[in-house]
Amino acid sequence: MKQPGYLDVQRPVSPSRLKIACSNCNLRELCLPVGLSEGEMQQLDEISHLKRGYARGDYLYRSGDKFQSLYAIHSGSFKTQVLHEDGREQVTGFQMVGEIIGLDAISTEHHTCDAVALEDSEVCELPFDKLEALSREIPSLQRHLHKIMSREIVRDQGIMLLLGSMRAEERLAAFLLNLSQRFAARGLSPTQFQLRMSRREIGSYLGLKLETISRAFSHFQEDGLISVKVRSVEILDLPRLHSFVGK
Amino acid sequence: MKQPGYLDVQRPVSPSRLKIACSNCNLRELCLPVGLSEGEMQQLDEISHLKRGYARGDYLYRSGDKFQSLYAIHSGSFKTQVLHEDGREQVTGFQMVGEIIGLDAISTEHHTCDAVALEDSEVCELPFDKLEALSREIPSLQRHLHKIMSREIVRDQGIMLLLGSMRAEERLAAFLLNLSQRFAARGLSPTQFQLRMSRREIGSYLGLKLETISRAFSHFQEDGLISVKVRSVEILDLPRLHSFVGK
DNA sequence: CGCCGGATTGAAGGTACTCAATCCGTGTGG
DNA sequence: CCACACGGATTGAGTACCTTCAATCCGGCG
Repeated sequence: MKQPGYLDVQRPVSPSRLKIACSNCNLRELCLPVGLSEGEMQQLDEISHLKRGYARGDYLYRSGDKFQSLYAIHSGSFKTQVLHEDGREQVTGFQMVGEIIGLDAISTEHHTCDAVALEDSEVCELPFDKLEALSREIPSLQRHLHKIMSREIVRDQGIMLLLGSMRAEERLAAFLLNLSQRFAARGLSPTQFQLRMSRREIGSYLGLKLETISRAFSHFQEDGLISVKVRSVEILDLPRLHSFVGK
Repeated sequence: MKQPGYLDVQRPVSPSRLKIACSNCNLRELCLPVGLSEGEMQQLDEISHLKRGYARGDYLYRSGDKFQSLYAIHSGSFKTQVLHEDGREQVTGFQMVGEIIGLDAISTEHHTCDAVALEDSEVCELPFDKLEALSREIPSLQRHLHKIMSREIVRDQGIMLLLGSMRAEERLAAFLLNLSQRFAARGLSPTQFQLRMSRREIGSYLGLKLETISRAFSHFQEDGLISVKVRSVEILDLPRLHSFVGK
């Protein structure tokens, strides 16, 4: 049952991005790795399949689940979080359309974090053993997979830098700029967007409390850097927001 | 799934897993991936070679360098760090014998961090294109390589949890326990060891200032948890140190 | 309408930082 | 051989930033 607004919206996206192809997910442009032939795309499509119907709060997988597949986000968005036995939780990332999640589970063959939908979402499941087999046959796919994993490592390093050496408002500015870039890469506005996550979730991701996030938003607004009303954000002064990070 | 040690920054290295073989580096036992035949080991050895003579402070690679190879540490130890334009630096990891560094560079084909020797060290260079070619032929090597990359992602998630939600002394306790496990995995004492890094480097890694590290060491010593004299550490009460993390 | 969760704002408090003095071990030069 | 300098480490005092606790606001929904 095709819902309006999902599959028919083709979003122009920079073609060089590192995403696994998934044409039955209608994400060919987003996901197309450089240099894959039609036939090879076909093979990739054959091993993957779409899973629909995730609603806000639904788990795509949980920490401890047996690892079977990677997932390419086809629509919507997710957060990943690790839980500590004492109840503390740390959001480790927010993933949006075209991004791959589940890479953490390869090492132990069990997932090490939870993946939770932030809104109505669909994913494209990529069984990992089939993906490995295919990447042995297609070197460009192999390299592509390695790049995706490496890119995740680089991303994590960036978050470590943020958590380890930035003050609260710098962290939030860096976060907003990161969202801005990722929206822009999907052909959406880099300056006007809806946050899909709560203040608490942003705080967890940035190593801060929700009140601190709220205050920082208010302060940015007073300074004329952004306009924010609950979850809708407009960046008014992108250059100044940039210069604010690492000031 | 979640045993004590679950949230440690780096997981213990069980000797039979997750290391690329490197017999000309004398690391066969540590590095041997499960299920590689003698002949396959031979092939791996043929593509790799030893590089000697790194002294404390020497760079194995720098941020921006063209990516050619991964490196398995054969002797000694390294730190990896990312630098921010304003001069801030963040240590992203300390690597010891048998661990693989350079994975960050695959995504952009340029290194995104510096790798600096902490003491006299030797590495085994693994040209990445040859490693990829070999892993297409040897599925168990392919899986092994994927696990190494995934493990790095999991490690980074652990550091994010640490940086995002632990207080200073918890961070240091987690750090010491992590070192302890990794020394134990190498047949060294889990309770008595020499730190190879300065207070400042530990602080950078843990998102704290060097004075805070020093105070936390002193406090642990007053509490009878450890005995510390500059860089030589003895853990006196491992269980209590464990329970201290996530208290 | 009233409830609920999320968000905002205020005030007080605590943790880690900053600045600074001192100590200590190592290496160097008189 | 000792004096001295140097960098790393330790310790103290005052401060800044973020957290904690609390009250209030706001929008959605039964």
